[in-house]
Amino acid sequence: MIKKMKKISKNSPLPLYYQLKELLFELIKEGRLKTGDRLPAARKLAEYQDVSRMTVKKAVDELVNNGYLVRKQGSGTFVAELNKEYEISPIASFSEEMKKKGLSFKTELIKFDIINDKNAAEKLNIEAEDRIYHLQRLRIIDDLPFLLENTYLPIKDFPSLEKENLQESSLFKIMKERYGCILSRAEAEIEPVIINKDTAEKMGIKKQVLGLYLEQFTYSSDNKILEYTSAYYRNDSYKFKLKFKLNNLEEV
Amino acid sequence: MIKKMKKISKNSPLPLYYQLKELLFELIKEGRLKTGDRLPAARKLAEYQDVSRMTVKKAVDELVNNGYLVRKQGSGTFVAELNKEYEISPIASFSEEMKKKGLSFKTELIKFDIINDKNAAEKLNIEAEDRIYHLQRLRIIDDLPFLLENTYLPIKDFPSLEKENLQESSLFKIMKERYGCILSRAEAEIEPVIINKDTAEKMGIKKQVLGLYLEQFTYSSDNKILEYTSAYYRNDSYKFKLKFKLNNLEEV
DNA sequence: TAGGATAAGTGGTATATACCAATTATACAT
DNA sequence: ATGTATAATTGGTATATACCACTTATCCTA
Repeated sequence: MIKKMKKISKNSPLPLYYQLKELLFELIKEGRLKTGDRLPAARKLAEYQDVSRMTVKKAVDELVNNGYLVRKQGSGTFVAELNKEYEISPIASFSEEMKKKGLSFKTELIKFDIINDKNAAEKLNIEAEDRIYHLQRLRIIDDLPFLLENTYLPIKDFPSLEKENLQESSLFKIMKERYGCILSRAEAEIEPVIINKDTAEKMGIKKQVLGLYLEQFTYSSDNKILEYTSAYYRNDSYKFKLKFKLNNLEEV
Repeated sequence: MIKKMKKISKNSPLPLYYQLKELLFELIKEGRLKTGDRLPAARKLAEYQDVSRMTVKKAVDELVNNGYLVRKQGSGTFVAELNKEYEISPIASFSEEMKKKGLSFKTELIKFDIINDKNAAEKLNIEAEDRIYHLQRLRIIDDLPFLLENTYLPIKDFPSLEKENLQESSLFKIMKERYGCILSRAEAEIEPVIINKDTAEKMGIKKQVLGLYLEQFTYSSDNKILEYTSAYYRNDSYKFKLKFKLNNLEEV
């Protein structure tokens, strides 16, 4: 069994399979379970945690679905490659990829304002007079900025958000942990653009360059827009990559 | 119960939950189950199909995961909106979106050659001397081409593929049904480009335009490259859209 | 020693059952 | 007619059990 593995709690309001999933995920994230490592057999893990094998299966199922684990019938369940197989969120895949290469990834908060903007309000599907947070952030890999993004959040959904919070933690993390948001899905539109001088300068680019412009909406599980982001990705030093799972039902 | 619903076969080598999933998916695809329709209750469906409720649950689970169905505890399980919530494959989302708007979607096969190309072989991760199918296809919506793509397939994996097959059915469908491929995942890189005159002309564009260039690799479940496609997307009349699910485990 | 049969271990599917949580329908009292 | 309590229905979680399919380890035989 995994050394000093925590036990899940039977008294928790959270489902057992969910607790187990989180527990295993933490072990992977913390590196106590490394790429290629074999998980304890489902039967053993079930015995150790004092739950049924089916409960273990359900926990593992979800991690397999999310690409963190790989099953091999007759052989075992193994930790998948660190660069997750199904990673679509563009920034996530950038940061993963860079971390893999041992490069540093950081975010610089350029602006944090409270605004009142008709266009942004429309995008967020709220009243024109509603106040909105406007964040401008620069994403940097190894001192080289690769995207400049403007994020808009309705104040009413995220009361008393402070600049400091954002410097300590990631926005998504704050949304989830502090405001209890359930981030469910996102939609993005991608366009080729010639990055204007002003934007380019903020990224430290001198001449006009070709780049990608991306608009993204993040939705909660009840289909409300939680966040709207538009971003300019430079293309001269980075590549925009998507990894996705093919659902065996669709045609095309 | 759904009118004249087929019964699944207990003698089939396919798992019961899998048969049921396919059956339900067919009903949705054929429109016999429409957006918003309620599925029979799991207990009823289990009784009708003579399987356990857990088996029904597993079948429905997968369709929920793929965004075709939506569950509401205490209320029922419903058919989700036609435009699937989690659709990443760019072409799939194009065609779905267009069908929704009542526009026609067709594919024109411009080239079907057998070639011997070092670059393509390298991309496909096969020997330089291996022969390769080269397909050039134009995707058209309502008589307006929106992308030109070059697809490369190793001959050894798809013996005796004919031009005629491709005109009748989609490539993915052929790969799956005729060659028994399990399409597992794909990776794509997106770049902004100025579409050259030759390419633009094939799409019926007169002047030079900004567009997107996409390279995509499709992998089988055992991680082999099944297909390599590069495509030019025009951006003057269409928008490149991605829809994806947010996995509640990741940060960013 | 090599090969093949066997056993053990792993994940995969399937069932029957039990109880919980949320929603909806019903019956009843006012 | 309205509101409220209750029952019925639906999906959610969890268990114990059984057997299958595939892989790996072991043992025995030639």
